[in-house]
Amino acid sequence: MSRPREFDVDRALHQSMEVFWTKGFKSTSYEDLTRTTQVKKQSLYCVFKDKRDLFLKALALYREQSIVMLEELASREVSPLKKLEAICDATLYQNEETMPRGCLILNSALEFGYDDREVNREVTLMFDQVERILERIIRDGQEQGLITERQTGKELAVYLNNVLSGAKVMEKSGASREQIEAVLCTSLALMTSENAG
Amino acid sequence: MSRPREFDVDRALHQSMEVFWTKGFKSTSYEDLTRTTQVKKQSLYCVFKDKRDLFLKALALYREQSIVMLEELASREVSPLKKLEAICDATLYQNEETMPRGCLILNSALEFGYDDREVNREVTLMFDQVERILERIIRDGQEQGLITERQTGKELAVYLNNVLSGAKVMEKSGASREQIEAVLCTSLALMTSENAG
DNA sequence: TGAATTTTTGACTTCGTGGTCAAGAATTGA
DNA sequence: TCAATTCTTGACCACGAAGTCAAAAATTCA
Repeated sequence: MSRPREFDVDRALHQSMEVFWTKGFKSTSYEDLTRTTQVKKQSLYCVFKDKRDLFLKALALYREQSIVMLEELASREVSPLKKLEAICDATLYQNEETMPRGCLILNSALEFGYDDREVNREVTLMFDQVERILERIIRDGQEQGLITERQTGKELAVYLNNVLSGAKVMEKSGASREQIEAVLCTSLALMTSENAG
Repeated sequence: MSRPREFDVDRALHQSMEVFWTKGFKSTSYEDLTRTTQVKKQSLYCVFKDKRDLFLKALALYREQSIVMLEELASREVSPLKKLEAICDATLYQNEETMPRGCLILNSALEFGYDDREVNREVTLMFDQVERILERIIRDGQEQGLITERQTGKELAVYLNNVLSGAKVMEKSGASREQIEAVLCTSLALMTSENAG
């Protein structure tokens, strides 16, 4: 009955996410978006209400994608400690070839501040979901006597989540892989039983 | 020989710093600056080359001010652990009345990314200076047997610095005082000898 | 084939912002 | 008092970006 859409919405969304991730919301212009997606402005407007709408969808996509990756990563290892190491490694290995751009969620948290409800909703969701994943692994570790029981699993999960946030900030501000690795290594070491009894 | 300047440059710089801290560089317009400093645009241009120049000076001021405050705070306490607690507290107590705005240096680090040389210079300076302060205190703590010696003083300083970064991000993204306090508390506890032996 | 419908395209509008200009005001020293 | 100098003020300019409009193109169904 009508002309079919020529471009792949998911693909365009994904590409837009990459742009926002690299440049941030305010610094991304429609020209940036049309250049990388190869989709003209008005066509994007047909699907997404405006720039902000597109951004919020990109943010949600990023979060979902990240959570899936973390789950996947953790499921590959058996030992709780290895799982945590794998998660820490994941924070690092994107740094390699491209310009460091940290984490889209954290970048956005800082760009928008806490008073933007919709952005903050995504930020909070991300924090909570990561925390839950960490807590489960840490509890396993505690049961196996690998991780200190002086703090609760939840406390350690919140702690580790915070450490990871710091690492992502370090990454974006240009710290070397080695520096970040050292911090994560120390942070993990401090919570193991060997260290903390 | 000439008309004297009517406004106080230091005062205007300080006020500008507050604005940049609250709104970020890009989101701060000259209108914001003239409104809060009560100094007209052209008068600011007489003293500062452009908006960026003003910003960089504000950034340096913030860093110097922060370092002085940390030194001051640490010097008030005797016990190394109390010193560290005081520093952690300082990260929190600004949150109280105004809208949370994190740390100007970290906010800028994320806003500009690592490829802006001048901004990055300030960021790096801040990190290094804070780290040095922390390391000195931690070493004292280790000598007094209060802090674990399984990690070097430098490692723990880098670690704690990273934890503080995370806390400032949490603050800006709207975490409650209690949440942040809990994280800092856990992070400190993990490095004490009582915990880590 | 042609009407209906939706996408595509590029030009246009509007607005905010950084930065500039030139005229006017104030102060000092002769 | 007057010249020289520098600050102050508000108008002005150029530019980029978000968002809109209307014409053209493409597809489906009758």
